[in-house]
Parts: sequence; structure tokens; C-alpha cells
Amino acid sequence: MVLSRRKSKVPPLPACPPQPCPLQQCMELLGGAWTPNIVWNLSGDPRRFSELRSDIPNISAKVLSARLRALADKGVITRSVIDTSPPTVEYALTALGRELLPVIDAIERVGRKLAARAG
Amino acid sequence: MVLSRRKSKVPPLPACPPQPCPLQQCMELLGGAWTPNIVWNLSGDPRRFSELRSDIPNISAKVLSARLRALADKGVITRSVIDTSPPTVEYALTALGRELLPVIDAIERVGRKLAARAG
DNA sequence: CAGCATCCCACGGGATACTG
DNA sequence: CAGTATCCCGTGGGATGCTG
Repeated sequence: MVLSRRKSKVPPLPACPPQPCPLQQCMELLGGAWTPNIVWNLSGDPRRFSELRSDIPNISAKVLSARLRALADKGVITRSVIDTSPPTVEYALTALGRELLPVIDAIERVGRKLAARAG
Repeated sequence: MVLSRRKSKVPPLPACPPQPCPLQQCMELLGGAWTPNIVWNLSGDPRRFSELRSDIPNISAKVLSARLRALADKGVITRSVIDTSPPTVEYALTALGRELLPVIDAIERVGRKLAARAG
């Protein structure tokens, strides 16, 4: 079913571009296939590397490591080394990271609907 | 998204944690740096190729074309050829595509905050 | 435990040029 | 107008193996 001809020209939403579109701003932080999942798994208590590895089945150490590092660099998460033996490292969301939770939540909510729909 | 290599990982829908990993479900549709932007620009009236090109500064024809095709394949948007002269093509969100809007909205809202914060 | 190192590939995406 | 066609490169990501 197709829509009517070229009709109104009313901009649906304030046409994207204030220079760097806010979408890109945010997607820069959430880029990568695994990133939302990682952030999501940090939404509660801080978690350690190996916990995340098992929280997110099939993620490789390399990728997890790379994403965590990138997220830390961008200020989305903190990385706290705790000097025990063997040493443990805890990751947690920063305030900035917590800002992303609504997005993750929306993604998760929609994903659930899609899953339900597709079986 | 890039989910395939020799053995194709990031399973179609792995048993993430006990409950949900609908994140991948949704990210499959929103993957790619430009995709959210495209969907966002289709949130109102249907738009044509060249409109999208100017709506989204700096996107190349190739990428726009590729994303539109992928989105159409996934059932997120429709592609309607209108036999005028010169021919016009209109893209619009499907019901499925509209499901994604809350996500886009959240992304945009957060992106705006980030932009304000970072300058 | 929490990771780098290494190798290697596919895909996303920029640039440029061309077509129905 | 609405795309294709190439070329080419960077990086995300998988597999495997090794280390402090």
C-alpha cells in the first residue's frame, strides 16, 4: 500500500541538522554490535570482566576488551582495578553512561516486541 | 553488524541471559552508522531519495542506497516507485519501522543532552 | 582472573564516475 | 531524478594462543 502523492511539505521533525546531528553524537557511544549489550549488563551492579563474558555469551575476550576500553575512553564506564589476588577489575557506568540507559531500554523493549512478533 | 565469518557467530537469537537478549534483534535493524538517521528522517511524511540525501548531509549516494535497500529487505521501510517523469521513488516506514521510533527518539534525546554537555 | 597478541576476513563507508 | 559501478581502505569482529 502506497501513500498519497507528494503532499504536504511539513517537516516531520525539525529537520535533522544542527551541525553534528544528535543521533551521531549518541551513536558514537553506542556503536558496535555488542556495545548496547555491554552497557545493558552494567545497568545494575558493577561487573567484572569474566562476569560480563558469561553474561554475554559468544562475545570474545578481544571484543569485550576492546569495547570496554573504548567505553572507558569515552567516559561511559569506569574501570576500577581492585588489588586482590588474583586481581579483579570492576566496570560500572558513569553518570554519562547512565544517560544511555533510556536508549538501551527502548532498544530492549522494541527488541522484545520484535522477538514476540517474529517468534 | 557483520555477524558472519567461518562459523557465523552472534547467534540469531542466543539464549543471552536467562531472559532477554532482544537487544540484538533490534540492533540488527538499526545497525550501521547512518541507519538511525535515515529512519528518523522517515518518521514523518514519506521522502524521496534526493530529499534524504539533503536531509542527511554528507551521506553518499552509495551508502544511502545500500541502507535503504537493506531496510526495505528487512521490512522496515517501503519503496514505492511512482511512474512520473522523471520517475520518483518514495520511501516510508512500515508498521515495523514505526516500532523503532521510540528508540530513535531516545537516541536523539540523549544525543541532544550529550551535545549540550560536550559543546 | 583479566587481559593482550596475532592473523585474517567481511562489511561499512568515502570518493569518483557513469546510466536509464 | 534515482540510482549502479568500481576502487579502496579502515575497522569491527571471529579464532586461537599466550601472559602478568
